[in-house]
Amino acid sequence: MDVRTLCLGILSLGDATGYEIKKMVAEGSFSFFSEASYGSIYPALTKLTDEGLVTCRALVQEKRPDKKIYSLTPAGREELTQLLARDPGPDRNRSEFLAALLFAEAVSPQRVQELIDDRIDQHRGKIAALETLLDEDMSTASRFVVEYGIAVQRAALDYLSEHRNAFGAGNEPAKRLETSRQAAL
Amino acid sequence: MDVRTLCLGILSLGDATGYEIKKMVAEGSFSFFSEASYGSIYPALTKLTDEGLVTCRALVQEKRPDKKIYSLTPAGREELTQLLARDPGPDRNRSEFLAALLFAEAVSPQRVQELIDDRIDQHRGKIAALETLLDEDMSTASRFVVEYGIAVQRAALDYLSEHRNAFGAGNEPAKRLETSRQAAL
DNA sequence: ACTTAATATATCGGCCTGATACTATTGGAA
DNA sequence: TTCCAATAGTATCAGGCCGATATATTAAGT
Repeated sequence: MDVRTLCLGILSLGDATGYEIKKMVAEGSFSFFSEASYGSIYPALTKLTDEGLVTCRALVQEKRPDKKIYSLTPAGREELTQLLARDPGPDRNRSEFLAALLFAEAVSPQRVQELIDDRIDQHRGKIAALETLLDEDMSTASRFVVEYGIAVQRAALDYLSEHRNAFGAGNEPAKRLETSRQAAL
Repeated sequence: MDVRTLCLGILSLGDATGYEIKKMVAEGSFSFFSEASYGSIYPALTKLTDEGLVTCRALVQEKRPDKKIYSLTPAGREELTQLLARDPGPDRNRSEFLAALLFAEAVSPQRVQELIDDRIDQHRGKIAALETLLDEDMSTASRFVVEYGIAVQRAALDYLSEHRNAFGAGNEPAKRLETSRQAAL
């Protein structure tokens, strides 16, 4: 999902500033499945305004920098509906951690163990954060998404906990892989 | 993980062509946690060759386009070790599906139901594909990663199966969200 | 006969990340 | 009390990467 659509979607839930949108994708329930940087959010908001899909009203603040509060227009809501009518693309998971394990033939078992234990802690932290979100009163959809996130994080945590000793023995090197074998890697 | 490091890592497991690397990230056990397009793989391989981290030998084929088989050099292996010594960044999950659910206030419950059921089928397919990989003889690390992937996919599948009726009733709209409430979304 | 899939390399527009810049306030540690 | 880190805000830019596209041949399915 591109940032343009993401902004449209977030604004469909209520008015917000660029800064608030960034916070929501970084810490809110969006954080589990989405990301966006200022470098994409601000230009997207500007473009959306030019297209008439959102409106912007400036709010002058005395003790803080001025805010630009964006609101979805009817045309914007219509555009979002069109966008959401398409089938969503597949989920994408990226993990430097798993990659490091796969390429870790040269890495010591101690280091691998350490990596896994760190990751276990991170999953515990992430689950705790998601459960905190759950305490608050939220919509059906938000609850669904956060619980989904918790379920997935917990599965990863459990797998890691149960297999943290899997890298005890030595690993096998390889020289030139057969193509038929490569698919299995 | 950038494509440069990914190529270095894959080549550490055995020689390969750009086309084979693409297949591995698209269909192999890499597919669960990584992606890369030709538009990044080929330039990365060229740059890596210029840097002396990989070597390239051309293989003339009669019935097929010529292959360029890349091999890791000792310098490349050293570089990979350096790269892998850093702490891996956090996992990143992106899901247009979950985003669509969150923004789905305007979408009919029937459509939501359909979306969830489609997703359930996709997870079943993905799990089946990963289990097929598991049949083959593979390294400790590969097995670990694929089993990890299966565990996570299964958790998502189970959650979806158990909550596919969660979107029965109506959803609540919102107009202007308090900042304190936005974090909960 | 025709079309789709597979084998193989390569480029390019445009989107996106991560870093950086700028300014001002609040809260906690030293 | 003084100073630093975090918070609140908007904004730009280099460079990385995706998705589409081009090119060319062969195998297999309809």
